[in-house]
Parts: sequence; structure tokens; C-alpha cells
Amino acid sequence: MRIARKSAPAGRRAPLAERVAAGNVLGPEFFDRDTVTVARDLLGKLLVREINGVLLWGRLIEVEAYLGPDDLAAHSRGGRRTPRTEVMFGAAGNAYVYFTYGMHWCLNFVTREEGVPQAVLVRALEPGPGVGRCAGPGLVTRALSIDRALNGVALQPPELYVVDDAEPRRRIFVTPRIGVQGTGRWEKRLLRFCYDSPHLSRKLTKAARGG
DNA sequence: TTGCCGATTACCT
DNA sequence: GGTAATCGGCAAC
Repeated sequence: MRIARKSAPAGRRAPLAERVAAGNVLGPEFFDRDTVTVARDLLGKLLVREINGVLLWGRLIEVEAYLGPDDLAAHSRGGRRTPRTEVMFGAAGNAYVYFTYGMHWCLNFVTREEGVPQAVLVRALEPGPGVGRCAGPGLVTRALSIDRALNGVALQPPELYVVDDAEPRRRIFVTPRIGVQGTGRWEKRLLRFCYDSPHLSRKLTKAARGG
């Protein structure tokens, strides 16, 4: 597989290509595990988007776990199986991309075995070279040109995938999820996982820092 | 078929 | 702190 293409700026080609060639693209087996474990392990990994031979990427620093059907904040709550949620019922390691608020796309990674509709929402990246602001789920998809065309695709090159570049781990902070008010006990569950970073969608509270 | 509202963002005071 | 923008999904009618 060839990652670098003629049109990719030389300065950002070689290092990532080496990492990809080294076999560090995360496969379905990574995602076919406990969703909270997957969410935590995703922090620090590189999310890579390839468009017409140009590579865009950012480092995952903020994600949330959605544990449907029990999770009242999940689209798959109560086992809802609709055209929209269908991808989450499928195999692990696929992208679940949905449209919200009339203008934003959100990217999730499907976890767990077929029939278990769980996923990890990508909320923020530390942007790579030339990549725009990624502090929020709608901004991540905008910066990486992700929309409905990628709903259901496997997280494998080309197009969209996750790479482990063996960066040193950082401290993981855990907080309630964003935007899930009105879901009872689920709105208090600590299912948002992040590194402390200026690129978070929300700053960590003093309480979260202290924990 | 209708109507509400959302796993958000940006811009206002 | 508050709210407009903007439209597909979904449940109710």
C-alpha cells in the first residue's frame, strides 16, 4: 500500500507513511472490545483522513463512550434500530457518521460485536499540520472533510483510519459527557475521556483536574 | 403527514 | 450568561 502521493506536501509525508507501513493501523480487533476500554485506548492515537492523496490528521484527545441499548443518551437507546442507527448494530471498526442540528456531522467508531450497538464519539483532536480547529465533534468532521459519504465505511486505508504512532501516554481525565442532559443517571456517568489540552472542546473543570 | 428536537457551533450581551 | 441557524430523524397523530 502506498500512502504518500505526488500531491501530498513533502513535509508531512514520510513520517506518517512509515508509521502506517509499520502496520500500526488499528484494525477491527481493536474496536471489538469493551467500549470504555476502546475509548481510553484511543486517546493519543492519530486519526488519519486521506483525500485525493492528501493526508490530513490529528491526535485524538477527547472521546466519549455510548453504551446502547441501556444508555439513554445513545441513539441506540432501548435498542432503537433505524436506518440511522443501523451501522452501530454492525461489526466493530466501522465509522458511524450522523448529521445533527441541521448543520453538523459527528464521527463515531463502532465498537463491540455485531448486534451490540455501541460506539465512541470523536469530540476533539490536536490538529496536524494544515488542519483546522478540531475542538468539538462538528469541527473535527469539518476539518477532516467527513460527512455522510463515510457512514458505515471500515476504518482502514484509504479514506479514514486510526494509527498508533507509539506516542508516550499522557494522563487521562474522566468527566460526564457533553450535551446529554435529561438522560437521568446516564448524564452523570463518567464516559468522557480526554487528555488535558488547549484543543479540548471544553476546558477541564478544577474538579475534573483534581480527580 | 406533522411537529418537535437534537451526542453543536458561533456570536451576542 | 443567552440564543439563532438549519434540517434529518423519529415518534405521534
